[in-house]
Amino acid sequence: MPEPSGVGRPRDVRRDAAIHEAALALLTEVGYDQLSIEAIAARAGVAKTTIYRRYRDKAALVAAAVEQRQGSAPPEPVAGGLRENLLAVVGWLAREIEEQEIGLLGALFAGMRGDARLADEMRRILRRDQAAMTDRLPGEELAPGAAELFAEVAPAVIVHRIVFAGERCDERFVRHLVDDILFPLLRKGIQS
Amino acid sequence: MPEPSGVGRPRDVRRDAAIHEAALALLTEVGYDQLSIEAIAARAGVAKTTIYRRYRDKAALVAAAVEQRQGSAPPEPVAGGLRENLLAVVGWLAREIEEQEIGLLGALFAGMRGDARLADEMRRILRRDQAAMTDRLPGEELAPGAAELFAEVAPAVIVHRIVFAGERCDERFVRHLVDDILFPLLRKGIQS
DNA sequence: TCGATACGAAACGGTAGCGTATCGAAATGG
DNA sequence: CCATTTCGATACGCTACCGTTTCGTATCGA
Repeated sequence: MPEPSGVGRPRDVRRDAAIHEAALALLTEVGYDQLSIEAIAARAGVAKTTIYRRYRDKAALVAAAVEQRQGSAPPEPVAGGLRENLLAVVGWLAREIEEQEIGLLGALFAGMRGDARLADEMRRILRRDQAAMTDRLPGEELAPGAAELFAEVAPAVIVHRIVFAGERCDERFVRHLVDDILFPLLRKGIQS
Repeated sequence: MPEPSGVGRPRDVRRDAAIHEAALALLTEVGYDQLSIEAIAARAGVAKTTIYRRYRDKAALVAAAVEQRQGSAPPEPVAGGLRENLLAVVGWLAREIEEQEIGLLGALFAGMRGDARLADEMRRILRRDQAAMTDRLPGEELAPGAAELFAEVAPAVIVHRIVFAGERCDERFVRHLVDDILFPLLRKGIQS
């Protein structure tokens, strides 16, 4: 892929944005396999050549699009104890996964199977997002290793519910996840 | 669609089996989207006509194949306490998911997106398998509602690890899942 | 002004799978 | 024997998308 050399007409950054946006939108709609370069070009209002000038193939395009994208930031620590912060973070996480990432993750989940590069890229990004998340938990009331435990359990249960159970993550579920699972698990002073 | 009427040459059940087998094998190998009727026919050593006579389309075929298939049975309750039984069941579950179902689930996870019928069918089957699992836990040492909690947490964490973390479920992980998560969560006498 | 590059539009040949149709042979039950 | 159905083999037209090429225009730096 020839990088832009600086000489000649420069690339239009708005087209980069349009391509990324279209790619992510279609990715969540139809999935990775059904995703076609032609559809992305059409949705972005861009010629196919403009895409092939930037990316070698679909995997490279998707990786770049997901790379660039940023979700909303996790909530700041609130006043109150561990439970209140857990409710805030889990609520945010559930909403985040449900609204945006689930189609994305589902699509990538499938797409990863055939493309090891894409798989590694996705896992790198997921880890990055998780790291930003576990910072939001107050350390005082936490059992040792609780942050890792949270990152291991909370997304898992949320994703599992949405995908395999096919149910939504309403307020009731968030409270259930916090009160029945996370809080007793992460609270300091729990003896094995 | 036309059911065999009884008159004329009967259908060969070995071909049904061959079709199911080929479908499941290819499903785990290439995924739902990449799965093609032609490839299934080739792998099964069967003409396309033979498949289209039985199933209207890909979704119907896959649903039937997954329906028929049975994994190994969960282990019988062993002597010893809750922890030993948890180790046995979780070890079996991890192996089951890792060996067979992960490719299957991944493929279906993606395929479900486009086909609501298939999605419902899959969830029905998953629930059936989970029900057979939670029977294997001894009721005496369990907190109330622990069986549902187990079904909610254990598969979620296992799947999440395999898919999103990209790591295997070795003996060490099974112990971690039981000792650090499930056992403290399910044990009777845990006070919120 | 000029060279180089980016862009849109369109066309291209190629691949892959779809679902259907046709044909002859084989297997049933009446 | 015979109607009926299954099965393999093969061909068919169709659609979608691939990745590339061409051409005319637009937009930059020098």
